[in-house]
Amino acid sequence: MEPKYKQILETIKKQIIDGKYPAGSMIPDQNTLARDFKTSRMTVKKALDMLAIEGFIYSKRGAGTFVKKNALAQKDALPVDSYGGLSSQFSKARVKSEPIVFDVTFPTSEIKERLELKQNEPVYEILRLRFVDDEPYALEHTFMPISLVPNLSQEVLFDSIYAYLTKEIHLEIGGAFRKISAEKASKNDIKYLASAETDPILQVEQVVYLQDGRPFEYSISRHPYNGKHAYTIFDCKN
Amino acid sequence: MEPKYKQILETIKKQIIDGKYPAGSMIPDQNTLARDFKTSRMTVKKALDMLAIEGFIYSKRGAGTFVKKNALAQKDALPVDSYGGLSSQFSKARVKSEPIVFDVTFPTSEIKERLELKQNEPVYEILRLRFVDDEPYALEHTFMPISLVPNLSQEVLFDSIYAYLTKEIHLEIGGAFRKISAEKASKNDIKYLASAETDPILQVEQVVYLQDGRPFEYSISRHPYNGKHAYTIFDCKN
DNA sequence: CAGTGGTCTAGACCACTTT
DNA sequence: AAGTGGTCTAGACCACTGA
Repeated sequence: MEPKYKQILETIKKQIIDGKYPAGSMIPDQNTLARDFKTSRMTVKKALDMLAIEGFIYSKRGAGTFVKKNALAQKDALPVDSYGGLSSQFSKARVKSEPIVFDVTFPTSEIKERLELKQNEPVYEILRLRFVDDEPYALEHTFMPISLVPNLSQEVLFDSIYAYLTKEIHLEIGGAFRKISAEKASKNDIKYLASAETDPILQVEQVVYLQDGRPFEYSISRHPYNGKHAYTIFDCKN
Repeated sequence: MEPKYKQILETIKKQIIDGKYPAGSMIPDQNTLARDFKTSRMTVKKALDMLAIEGFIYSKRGAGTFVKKNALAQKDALPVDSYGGLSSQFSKARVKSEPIVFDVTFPTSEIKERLELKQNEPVYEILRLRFVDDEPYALEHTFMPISLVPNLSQEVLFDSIYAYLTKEIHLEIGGAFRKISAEKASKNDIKYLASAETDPILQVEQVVYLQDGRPFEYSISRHPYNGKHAYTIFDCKN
């Protein structure tokens, strides 16, 4: 059973998308909505708060709750859950992975720091070339502590590691810290991404954390310069 | 008077930072906290929810509420309000701006689309070179509808446009959509940012929206390649 | 002034985890 | 079974906006 506030949220979101509440218009006040949905005002409020976070509406005390002018632009915005980076953004059929390196090593001091490892705990080192629609999409260099993922097999690498981690093992992802920069093409970029020597590379460096805050993956993804690659985000001030 | 949930939030946050609740430990259950703070459980819950969004804690139904292992890393994280981009991140003394172009023009079709302009409404076109600690930090190309900011003077350009907009006029910013990419150096980059021809450029393209969803600024910022420039974000899955 | 949203209460029931 | 967090109720008071 879905919680009631989520049902209300989805109902109102659909009404906005369907045009029942046009951009800029006021939606019914919270007391009215509470009556209509046969619920309490607190529950309506929770639904509206979340709709505001999703960028559909905004409320002004004393005035009312209004549909944002750009509300419809939000309806296709993918939730920020895209930690897998790829498999969640693109349908599985379009994504392919080619493992280049799959190894167990001792971490460098930088990686030890990023993954907050004690002593010399070994890590997986994975280098994968990833394709979307058979075009090189990214060269991913990934490090994961072995202690968190004891049985990673080479077969998994052809698929989504994340699907394996969240479904097979039972790891809950809590968040990620990302650093995006422009870099010069390296030898590997030229070799695997078919980049020219003078091409700029979009690099996304990230540390992914579990729900309890333990770092769980450190990776560097390098994207070729072909006019298609950009990192997009939507900040909502709420 | 600050709302009570915010006081509770700040109190618990301080206790985490001060080490009263160490990383990984469980904080008191909601009923206990409600008694201690002489409030209702709903109010405690609201405070805890926001602490979770800020990345300090996480809750597991049936188990308890725990301090994230990396909670202390959050304490310096700047809130995502950095729309000014610069003046909010760096102290004012370190930031300088040099206007290169300040003009009023009719928008190209792309800009018209981004700013959702009707007909041929004129826009400001501003090109500024921005310095941090006297080093070139970014070349910012900005477009704003005149209708929203009727009286922008050249003097403001030397300072923070955002400070002017939020304080003098009374515009409330609602969010921003950003697209980050790696680009090749253009003539302007070479001229103003002292980039070499083969240097990659980190480009941040953004549309900033007002609270009611009207787009209000379209800008393209180009950052030089000097090992210092990166765009960092923290995603929290909440 | 009436109407709106923001906050808060003092309970309640339920789902889930742990022992 | 006991303890936890997630949701929900049916009120209440207050701050703010707009006419």
